Amino acid sequence: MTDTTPALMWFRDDLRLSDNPALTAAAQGGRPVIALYVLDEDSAGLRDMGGAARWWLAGSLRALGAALARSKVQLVLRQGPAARVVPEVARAAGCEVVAFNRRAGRAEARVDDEVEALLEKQGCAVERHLGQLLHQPGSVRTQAGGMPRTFSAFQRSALRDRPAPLPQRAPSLTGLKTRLESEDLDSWQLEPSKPDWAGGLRESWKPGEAAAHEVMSDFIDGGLSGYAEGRDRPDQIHVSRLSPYLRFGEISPRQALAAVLHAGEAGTAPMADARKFESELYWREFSYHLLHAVPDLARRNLQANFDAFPWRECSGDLKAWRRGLTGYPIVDAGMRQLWQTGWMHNRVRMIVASFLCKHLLLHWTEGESWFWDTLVDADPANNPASWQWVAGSGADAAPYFRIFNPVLQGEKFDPKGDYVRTYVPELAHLPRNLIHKPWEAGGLELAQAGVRLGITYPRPIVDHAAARDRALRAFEHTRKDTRAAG
DNA sequence: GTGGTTTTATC
DNA sequence: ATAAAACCA
Repeated sequence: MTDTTPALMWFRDDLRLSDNPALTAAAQGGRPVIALYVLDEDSAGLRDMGGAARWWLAGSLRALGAALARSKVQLVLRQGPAARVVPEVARAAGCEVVAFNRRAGRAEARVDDEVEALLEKQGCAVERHLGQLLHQPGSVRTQAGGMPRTFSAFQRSALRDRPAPLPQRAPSLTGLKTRLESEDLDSWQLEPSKPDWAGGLRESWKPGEAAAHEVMSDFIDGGLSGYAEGRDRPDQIHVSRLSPYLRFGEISPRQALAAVLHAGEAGTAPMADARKFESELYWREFSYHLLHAVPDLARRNLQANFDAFPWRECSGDLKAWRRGLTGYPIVDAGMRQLWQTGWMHNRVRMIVASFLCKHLLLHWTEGESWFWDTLVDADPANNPASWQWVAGSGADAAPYFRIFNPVLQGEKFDPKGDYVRTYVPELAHLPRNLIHKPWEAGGLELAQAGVRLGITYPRPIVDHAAARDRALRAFEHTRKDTRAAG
């Protein structure tokens, strides 16, 4: 006997068919499935997606729609507040069950509660699953029962009851005979048209579940060996590039972890590298743990003593940072990689973030907002948590005196200057001993490289030593303020 | 004195 | 993480 009453699968940040607990639950017993995605820009408190993430979402929904269509399942696209749309579609399809995977944000949870209440009123059961994280946010506790405050305490606690990394296969799906009303993806205008700035994104990325698994295989066959060290090198290939796929759930953390650990156990890659990757996945878990505890993570300093920090306001400096025109090659290369490809290597993210917060003394929220708008992997938990970590206001933040020297960082992690040459082509002909500090080049060397400082490439907008002193003084100032206030 | 390495201070 | 100070050959 198969159940012929259809179930509704409400897709959100889990745009995949495999290892999707809510989808598996919806398809249980062979009952027909209706798939729904709601573009909700109306419900209170939800953060509107940034431009690059919207571009990604369009490609991802197209891929998901095509994959579902192969199983004759319709992906219904609807725009509007979820509390109106979801019950409406459930009623139109005659569903008695609605399944979805939980979201971590408080506003999102509020929307989900409202949807659930309305669905139950119309006789529809709701099933919530854990699909986007290894651990349910809020569930990881220290042995004493408290909330772990630092990453290492969090990871230690979480690994005490390590979830079995056994990803599920995609369920076999059956569709409905009848078609439901659906909107045209193009009418949502998720992709830019005038101007079309997405050329670099199209060249760099292929959204969708199938592509996620290709990227993961490439990583395991290529960059995973040597990941622990190589992940800090923007000139090398030792990073997974899975972040946007994880952000939109085109691959689950459980799938990524299982694949990498399997490679470690099979001897394809050193286990130490696999463990390092696991640890990076746990940074993501920790960010969601923080978001769960502090819903306004993107606005509020986790360390209250940062509320008095004397941030500067300078639209010129902010603009130079955004455009990659600070005069520090490694910073500018990173900011241009971001602008061109919608992504930045993690080591370089830390360098540019440190530069914004410490050298320029601009508020970390300015950087967080820019990343939110320009990253294809812009993540509601990772992005603010990582910015706070760099700024020093975070839970288990980098100590304030950790001020990156952009020259030393460049020389250490991009020793030949290949990364700079790729994204700052006007410096491409400088020799490697000068590429991270063109202002130290002599007139002849500059002329030979075709660089005219201040014309073809800017001089540094701040002097490193002076900026470092200023940042240390600013921190001291806040410390005194806090004491006086306390 | 020099050049390189190690130690310490920054909170 | 960095930079200055201390150390050493």
